[in-house]
Amino acid sequence: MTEGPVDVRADTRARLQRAALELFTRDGFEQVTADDIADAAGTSRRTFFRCFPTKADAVWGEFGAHVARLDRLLAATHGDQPVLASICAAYVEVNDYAAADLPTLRQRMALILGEPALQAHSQVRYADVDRVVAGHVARRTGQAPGDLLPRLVATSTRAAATTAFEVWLAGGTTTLGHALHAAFDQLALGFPALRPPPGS
Amino acid sequence: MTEGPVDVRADTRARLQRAALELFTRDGFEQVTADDIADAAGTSRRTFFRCFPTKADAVWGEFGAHVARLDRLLAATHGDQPVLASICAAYVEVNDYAAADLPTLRQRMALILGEPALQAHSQVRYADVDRVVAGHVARRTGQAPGDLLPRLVATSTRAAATTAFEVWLAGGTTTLGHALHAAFDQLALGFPALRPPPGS
DNA sequence: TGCCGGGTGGCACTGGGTGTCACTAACGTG
DNA sequence: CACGTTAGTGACACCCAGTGCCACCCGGCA
Repeated sequence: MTEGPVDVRADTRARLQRAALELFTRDGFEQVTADDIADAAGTSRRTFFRCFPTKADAVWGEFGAHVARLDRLLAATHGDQPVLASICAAYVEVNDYAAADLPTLRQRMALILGEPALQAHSQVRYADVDRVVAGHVARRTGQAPGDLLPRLVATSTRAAATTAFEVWLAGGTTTLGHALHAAFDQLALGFPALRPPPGS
Repeated sequence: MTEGPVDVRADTRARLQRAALELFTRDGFEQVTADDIADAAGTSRRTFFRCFPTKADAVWGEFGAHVARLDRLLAATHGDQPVLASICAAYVEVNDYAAADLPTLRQRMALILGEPALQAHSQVRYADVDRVVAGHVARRTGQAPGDLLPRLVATSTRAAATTAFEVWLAGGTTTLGHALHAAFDQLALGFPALRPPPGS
């Protein structure tokens, strides 16, 4: 059903995704209609909405699989490591793309972080990530996933990750992994770079 | 223009806002159409969209004024206070509502944090907050607003604030101010509650 | 009286998203 | 070979958010 020698559905889905990424980057998210994407992919508007529940979802690739992988990585974490270190390592590993995939990733993230409509939509997708991370923290600390600490760790580590993505995207000088580690270090140490503020 | 003895515009705006909050809470955000709100407020759909650029914006009250106030509070901050403490104090003061306004605030925040569509929209409004906070951190540390640290502090403090709101909303046992302080303390100290994880 | 100008309502239009139906190609099974 | 079955698709109609446009009404003002 999901696999097979020639999965027609997966093929049109991939074509639509490529066309969407291309057109969004070229003309901007709002300027491109679902009809435009369907035409560019050689199919119909109706099929587009059968492959992606939303115009915005065409940008997100296999994000659900990434979240599932993050979940598995966190579950396999050794308990002798600090919680934040485990989360950081899992984030880094999930975002360890092959060099050949980096251009597509840049394109994707530039859209997600740059286009207001996609920025808004991202909140919904990130909520899944937060649930996974909060669950892990809850397991490790014996608290409920709805308590302050698990929630807070989940949202602020995700904040660190997206900030690292922004810096990586804008600067271009650093590796994504480096940016992630830098952000997580600040977070884990309570922002040491903020400590010596005015004192002479 | 914005004020006067009888500002007709402001009155219909207030009526629309009340009607929207009421209907959204009762029937859910997606189920209520702009026509429903306009009818309930005794005006027309067209007028609704002249008062609020988006259906979602009817929930946000005078959010722009709050952001401006946050900006002023941060600008008036004394330099002898740690940066995070200044931000926490400013957040607490901006969210120091009169007891009479708390029910409306609960209603508003329950919608914003609960309805997926409003959750998504919130990202756009919060971006203004982040800009303000990042600017403050940049000023205090001498970095550029686009650098890692100012961005990271802005997004993670906002994460702390929204998490505090969630806990306040769900639990109902604590004050909003208490929840904010608890979240900021965790953040400022690098999550001390996470430190002694499995040891011993 | 006539000339404004702001707030309004009606109307038509674009575009995202959904439900429904008919068509087609692949795949058995008799 | 004829047969139902099923998945993928395209076409059409529909709802609703949001926008541009225009006509209207009403309070001021010369």
